[in-house]
Amino acid sequence: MADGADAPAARALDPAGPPTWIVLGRTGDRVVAVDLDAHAAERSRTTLDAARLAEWVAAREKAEAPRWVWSDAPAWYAALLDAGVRVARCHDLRLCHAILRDSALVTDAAALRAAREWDAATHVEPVAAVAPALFDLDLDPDEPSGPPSGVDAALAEFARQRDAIGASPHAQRLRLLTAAESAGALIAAELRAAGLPWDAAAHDAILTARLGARPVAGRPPERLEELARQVREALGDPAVSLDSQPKLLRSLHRAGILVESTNRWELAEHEHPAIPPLIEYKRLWRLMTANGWTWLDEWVRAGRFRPVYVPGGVVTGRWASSGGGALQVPRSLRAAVRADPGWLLVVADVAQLEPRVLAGMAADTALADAARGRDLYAGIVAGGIVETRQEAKIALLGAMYGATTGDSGRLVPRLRRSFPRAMALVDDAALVGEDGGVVTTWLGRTSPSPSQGWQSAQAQATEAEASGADETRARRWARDRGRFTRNFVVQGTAAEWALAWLADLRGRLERMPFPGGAEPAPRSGPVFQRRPHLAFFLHDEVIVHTPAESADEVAVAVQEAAASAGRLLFGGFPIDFPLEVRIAHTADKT
DNA sequence: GGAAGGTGCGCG
DNA sequence: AAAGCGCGCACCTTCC
Repeated sequence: MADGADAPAARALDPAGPPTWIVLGRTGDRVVAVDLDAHAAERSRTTLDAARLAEWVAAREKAEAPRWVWSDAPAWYAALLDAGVRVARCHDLRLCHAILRDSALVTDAAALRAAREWDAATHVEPVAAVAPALFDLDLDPDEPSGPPSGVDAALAEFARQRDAIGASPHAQRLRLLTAAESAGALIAAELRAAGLPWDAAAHDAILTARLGARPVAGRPPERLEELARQVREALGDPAVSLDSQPKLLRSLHRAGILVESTNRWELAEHEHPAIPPLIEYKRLWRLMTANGWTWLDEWVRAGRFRPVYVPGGVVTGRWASSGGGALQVPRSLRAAVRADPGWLLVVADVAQLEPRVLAGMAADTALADAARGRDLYAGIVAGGIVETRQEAKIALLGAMYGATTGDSGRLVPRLRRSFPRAMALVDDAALVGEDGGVVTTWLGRTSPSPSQGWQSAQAQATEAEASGADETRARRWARDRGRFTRNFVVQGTAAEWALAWLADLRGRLERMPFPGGAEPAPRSGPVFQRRPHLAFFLHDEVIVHTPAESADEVAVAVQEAAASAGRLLFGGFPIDFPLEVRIAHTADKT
């Protein structure tokens, strides 16, 4: 990890922290704010009406940009954004608790583990305006969700976390990780508030072109009906349901198509007149059920798709999403992502993030050399390690996922000769996992311990009376877990890089001028929507929605943020993070 | 009639 | 062309 990282990143993630921390807590309709100095000593306490919180936060933010310490970003920040108030930094106690409780870099996590109330799921936001269907959730309004909301609980947990970090020999990494995770919590709330510009008419046009006109409720669209007819005719089975896997499978067998499943790849291996229309049927059925007119009605309001992002929702630290399938928007619908009039989208994705991160972690200069420039896979071909770009890609993915058979498994050994350090890192992670141990990302997120079931299966297999089946199962589970831990270190560190990238970019966008120069007067609603702002994030890709006049400047900022994230994690180690950046009206890949 | 599990497929 | 990580979601079937 780098020390003395460059200024913008340092501002965004600022491991040392600002001079003031303000811990917020709630009691009924009163909010208590406790000012702490840089040594966490209490300086003052303020009690105010919850209704006045946004105004008060705005004033403190403007005066000194403190780090706000709160239980759970969605429980605090959504309302601030609604009131037009944005903050630069926070410390999200719930998310940081989850990291520190399990981190192998924390020497003594007993106090954190004992504070079970902080293991709570996130506060559930009321989302009626966005997605009425979610309102069906069986929520008891008297049963508050989320972690403790009182100020004393927050102060106690904050003290536990500061102690845990301070006592760690890797305190700087943990400070960076908790700051990055907390920045992600802010960004997720802002992404939801801003929304992704979505052109419902363009979406409808795509659906109509592929499926036929929107049918009346309950009927399949024209094109789907026609394909189903063709499949049934070719199978000689006029009544078969194509949506029931067991029934379809039996019908395929009766027609002499001896597949074991109905998945597309297996079907494609067979020649039969029923196959092409069936594959097309499944493709369109998927489009309609996952992102059809129902989805459009439910999730797109006033030209914005507002997904619910879940920072830290994946064990590796990646974000998950809940509702709307935000992270699975099919490429075929990207043409519906469309900037507002006079605005543009800056769409940026990192080329081969995970192998680059691996090179950085392992300090593998040979892999870093191959990665120099735009295309890491081409670099591997140029090094004479494999013949084609496709082989390079399969081999590298196989190395990070733990492939043992097929083309991928065959090619992996070549990488082992050429990139011994990188391969040793993932191979070691796999061995630790097979053995029941835990592994840790670059900044300190640690994989979960194996389950009780896993441990007892391993123990049982070593006993004298263990059956062959016991041993086979134990071996299989051990290898499964090895592949998980092998991938964990890479996927998790890539997620950390992406958080650093996002946080840094957010800071750069915030410092850009409003169109026309003067900052608009405060008004209701998120004011940041009136200057360049993040609109979408997907593991290694961001979309910024920007006034057209700022698009070039944004494109530069996105690049600089990537370089800055690389330095923040890997210091002077020479690993590039090149981006593919497009400036366009739509997010469509052209 | 709802929960749980299986299947398949969209994304990285 | 296809076996190797992480997800969420829709639908169907099975079981209580």
